[in-house]
Amino acid sequence: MKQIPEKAIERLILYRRILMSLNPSDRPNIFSHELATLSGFSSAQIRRDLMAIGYSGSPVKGYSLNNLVESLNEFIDSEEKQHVAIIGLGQLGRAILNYCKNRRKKIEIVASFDKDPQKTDQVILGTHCYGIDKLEKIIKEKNIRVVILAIPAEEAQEMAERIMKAGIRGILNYAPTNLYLDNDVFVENRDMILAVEKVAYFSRKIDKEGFVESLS
Amino acid sequence: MKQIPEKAIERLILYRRILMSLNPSDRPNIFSHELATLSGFSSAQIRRDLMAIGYSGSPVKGYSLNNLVESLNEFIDSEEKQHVAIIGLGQLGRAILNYCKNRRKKIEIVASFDKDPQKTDQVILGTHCYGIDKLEKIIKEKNIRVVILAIPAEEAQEMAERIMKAGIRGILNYAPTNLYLDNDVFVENRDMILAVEKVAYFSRKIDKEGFVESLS
DNA sequence: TTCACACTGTTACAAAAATCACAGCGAATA
DNA sequence: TATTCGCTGTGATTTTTGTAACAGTGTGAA
Ligand SMILES: NC(=O)c1ccc[n+]([C@@H]2O[C@H](COP(=O)([O-])OP(=O)(O)OC[C@H]3O[C@@H](n4cnc5c(N)ncnc54)[C@H](O)[C@@H]3O)[C@@H](O)[C@H]2O)c1
Ligand SMILES: NC(=O)c1ccc[n+]([C@@H]2O[C@H](COP(=O)([O-])OP(=O)(O)OC[C@H]3O[C@@H](n4cnc5c(N)ncnc54)[C@H](O)[C@@H]3O)[C@@H](O)[C@H]2O)c1
Repeated sequence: MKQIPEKAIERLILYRRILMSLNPSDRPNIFSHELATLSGFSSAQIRRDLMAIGYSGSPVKGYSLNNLVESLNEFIDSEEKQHVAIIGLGQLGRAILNYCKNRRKKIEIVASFDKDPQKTDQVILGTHCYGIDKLEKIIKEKNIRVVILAIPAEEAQEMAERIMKAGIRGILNYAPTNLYLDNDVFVENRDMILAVEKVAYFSRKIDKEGFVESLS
Repeated sequence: MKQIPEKAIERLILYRRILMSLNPSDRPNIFSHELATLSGFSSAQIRRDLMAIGYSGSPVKGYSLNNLVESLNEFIDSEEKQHVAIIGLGQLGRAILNYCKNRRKKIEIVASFDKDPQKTDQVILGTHCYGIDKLEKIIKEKNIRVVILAIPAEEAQEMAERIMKAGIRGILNYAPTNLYLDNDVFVENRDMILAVEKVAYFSRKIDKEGFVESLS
């Protein structure tokens, strides 16, 4: 199978979220143009994305909702549950933990870490918070490969190197700094202030020009 | 000037963040390949992006740090401060507010809104929190064009339509739902669980294949 | 003064991504 | 049974995005 581009993966994940929010008993099938309206992408784009994962619909009925979600699950998810940890249970870390827990069948937040002794060695928001000294031990024990980083920027690089050595393969980084790592770790940066700046930029553009072509 | 693609805007904003974190007295100039290392993009990409905004460096010294940041400011920022509001001062909203306030000269969070009377009519984290009934009034009074949405998904669409009518031109949406609006509003969606799924997917890929080509 | 050097700016090229457009299909209709 | 219809799947095409390559440039060494 040909390499599926990163952007297409993002779209597929979005399609799934949209489809899961629909009720299959109301609406057993969906056409590409309907999903297009719901997602903001073109129907051709959607057909092609689904082609990429080898899913086929019926030219008459469209796509079976249950069926398509199942195919997306198969493509996006791992067989086994994937174990995730959050490092840094500050304001942001707690918000993320609270939001993400139990939201997906195949993703489970199995541990959190903090360096503040007031927070460690107790269950916070349903997840045990460990001291940072137990990091390597717990990562190994609980078979964690993905980390959500929500610690201050100054600490992020050091921590990233440390968890990389401990076997982490994916980092969702909320600290406002780039991480410099070997390329056998996938890093996704989510700096909120950059997002605000981007929105501010394009909102101004709209104000001046009166419209925008692309919706993300 | 030719249309600069959305991705290029994101890169330019990132360049600025990186450059601002450097000390111009240590290092008055920077070469494209150095910024490449710091940002993870190629040096050719960087030269081209800077060309797009009409910035020129010296073939001998490279780019003057101060100068380049100034040019980026001019390109990215508006002349006037842009006024931003946060709607929904829950866990996430407070974290965002706390993080974003006073971080950029040209972006100011001038109001927050919540429907919970316990939170309204007081200053929270340095910003006045208004009741949701004052929304239109305050948006107009304070000349707000950009909103950060951090309310539950079920309420997001209705609220989005309401603020659109009130004159908002850009929405940074943290609710896990798509917003359906006229295309004279720029919407940037930031669903964290989708981000986790993406990282989980690529981390698995790395585990299987041993490396990754693209760093975001 | 000449030359080598290491960079930039820019054009030419390549790759990737999105869109178009249409053949093919099964159901519904008559 | 024949015909129409609106959809999917997919090759062809266009558009967008990124990369490579190199001429041009100021500096400092000789
Ligand atoms: N608050 C936001 O909305 C927001 C948004 C984007 C990015 N960020 C970034 O996310 C990070 C956290 O933000 P926050 O608002 O939660 O801050 P916070 O100060 O509330 O929380 C930081 C937490 O990390 C812990 N910590 C610090 N260093 C650590 C280390 N080395 N190992 C383990 N734990 C450590 C602290 O004990 C604290 O609990 C910061 O980098 C911030 O800039 C925050
Ligand atoms: N917590 C997270 O990390 C996280 C991450 C991603 C997305 N989200 C989403 O962001 C939103 C907020 O998350 P949270 O954890 O802060 O939830 P929360 O319940 O702590 O906060 C929600 C806040 O919004 C207010 N609110 C609700 N409806 C409103 C309305 N119509 N107008 C004004 N205010 C209203 C509530 O009073 C509350 O203060 C939710 O949609 C959540 O799914 C949260």
